[in-house]
This record gives sequence, structure tokens and C-alpha cells, in this order.
Amino acid sequence: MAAVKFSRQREYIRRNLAERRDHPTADMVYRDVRKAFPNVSLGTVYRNLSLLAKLGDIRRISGGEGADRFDGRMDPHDHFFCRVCGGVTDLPLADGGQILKKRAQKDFAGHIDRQVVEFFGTCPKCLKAGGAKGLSVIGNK
Amino acid sequence: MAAVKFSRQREYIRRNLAERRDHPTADMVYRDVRKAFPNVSLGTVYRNLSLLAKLGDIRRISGGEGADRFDGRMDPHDHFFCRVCGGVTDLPLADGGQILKKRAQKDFAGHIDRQVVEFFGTCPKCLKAGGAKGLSVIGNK
DNA sequence: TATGATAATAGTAATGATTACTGATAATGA
DNA sequence: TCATTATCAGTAATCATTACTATTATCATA
Repeated sequence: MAAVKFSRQREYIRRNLAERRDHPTADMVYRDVRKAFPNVSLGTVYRNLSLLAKLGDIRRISGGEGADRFDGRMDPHDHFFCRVCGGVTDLPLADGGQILKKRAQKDFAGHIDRQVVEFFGTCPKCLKAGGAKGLSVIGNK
Repeated sequence: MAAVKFSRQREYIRRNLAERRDHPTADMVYRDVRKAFPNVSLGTVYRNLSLLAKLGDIRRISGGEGADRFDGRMDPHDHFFCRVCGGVTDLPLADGGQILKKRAQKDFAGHIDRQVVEFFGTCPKCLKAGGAKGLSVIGNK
């Protein structure tokens, strides 16, 4: 139900996400979309990000800190969250075969359809800048 | 700095979390605390949950859907999130040795200090109730 | 056991992220 | 071209959480 109609705003968002690798928040995407559509609404950006995620064109990543992030790359990979600068980095899959899911499923009477693996710490840039020892801005609640 | 003083409200919250296994939200804890302290403030509950988590007495789990959950059990284990009823269940550790962390660290110049593994799907109860096929209430944004 | 320093509280306002609502506009199929 | 309906911009509302403030509770020490 509910046929999806073309919209230039949505196409712009789709392409924008496909081209960047910084896992932006809805607001970061919004700031970009405004360059092409000066009076686009933030709600439009949210609605389309959700729709694109549902359609499987992009991926929503909720690191548990602040706003959700969005990822235009659909090949399977994990994510690393830097507690110092808040940035999100792609990491090669640590569990390519989804072994954990199978292992967890064994002792569980429910049905597991998805496993999420996330890593937290200090990114290379912040490590160099001396951010390793408790200077965290994020993750302290 | 900032010595921690005893508070009856905080003790109640600590015990409440130690006794239950349903990974409640702040609001769920709040409703319980009000039984003993009828005019406790929701802010007090939030503040103490955050403090207890910082002290290492409880654990905050942010499944990426809705409000944060809190867990009084400090032994290492994973969590399962039911997309149908929204419940959170404990699962035995799928990666006891933190192998993934080590594997991910190999190709990464930053410092990984924490790995989070979460599972999503349909819990045993909702499976029986026929909730397996797209009846999800949660996880559809 | 009184006192003084300060942490914690209740109550409430404010914030930030996200969703919902509405009348106007744009896309699509007949 | 027309009718249908998804999408839009603009804005209000919601939800989870934090911040602020005047008052109260804790606790080490006099």
C-alpha cells in the first residue's frame, strides 16, 4: 500500500548520503539539503530519512548518544563511536559470519533476527590530540 | 571531588533495580519510587540513575528505541530487545572473551575501550501470540 | 548535640530530538 | 486535462532528559 512518489528533496537526500561517509545526523543532512532547497523543512528531512531507511536505501544507526546517525553504505560493516569528538567511523565487520547471533539463538526460545555490534572509545585523531585519558565529552551520563 | 551523601531515595532506587529483572525505564522506576516517596521528583530518579550508573552500581542500556533502560545486574551479559512488546531480556554472553573487540582493534588506529552487542527480534511470549510476522510496534521508524 | 558546609531534594522550566498536523503543491495514472 | 493522492513547508506537539532554584537532609567536626 501507499505508493511511493518521486520527490526531488528525497533524491537529493539519497544522493547526499551515498556520497558522504561521515554518518551525519538528520540536522547535518538538513543543513546540506537547504543548499539546494533553501526552504526545505526539517520535518521533510526526517520523514525522508525514515522512509529511505524503511526502503533499505540507507541505514539508521542509533549509537545511544544523542541524535541518530544515517549511513548511505549498505554493505555490512560495524561502527565505531568516538567518545571525545562524537564522530562515527566505519569498521570492517568483526563478526562477518554472525556467529554471535547463532550462539545467542541456541539458548533462547524467541527469534533473533538482527544483531548489532558497536564499538566505543577514542578515534585516531583524538588519540593524537591527547584525548585518551578521561577527557570524554560524550558518554558520561 | 564531590562527596556522595546518603539518600533514602537513592537507596530505594538501588534496591529496586537489584531486585527486578525487567530492565525498567526511568519512568518505570519513578512509578515504583513514588510508592515509598509519594512526592519524589522524576528529576531525582533520573539524577540518581545516572549517578548509580557512574558509580558502577547499575548499568544503563540504550537499545536505540525510546527511553533508556537500567539494569541492576552487573555480571557481564548481553541484551535482547523484543520489537513486538518492547521488552528487554538478559542473554548469556555471546562473546565472552570480547573477541570482536580484539578483532576490530587490529585494523584500527584508535583505541577501543568498549564493545556493545545487542540482539533484536521477537521474544518467546510474542512468538506464541503470533507476533512474528510484521506485527511490530517498535523498530519501524 | 549543636553547627556549619554542602549534597540532595521537590518542583518546575528548559532543552533537544523527533513526530504529528494542516492546508497548499506536485507527481502520476487515466 | 483531470482526479487522486503522496509530498511538501511551516508549525505545533510530544517525549525523554537535563537544568535551575529555593528548601531540606546528611554528616563531619566543634
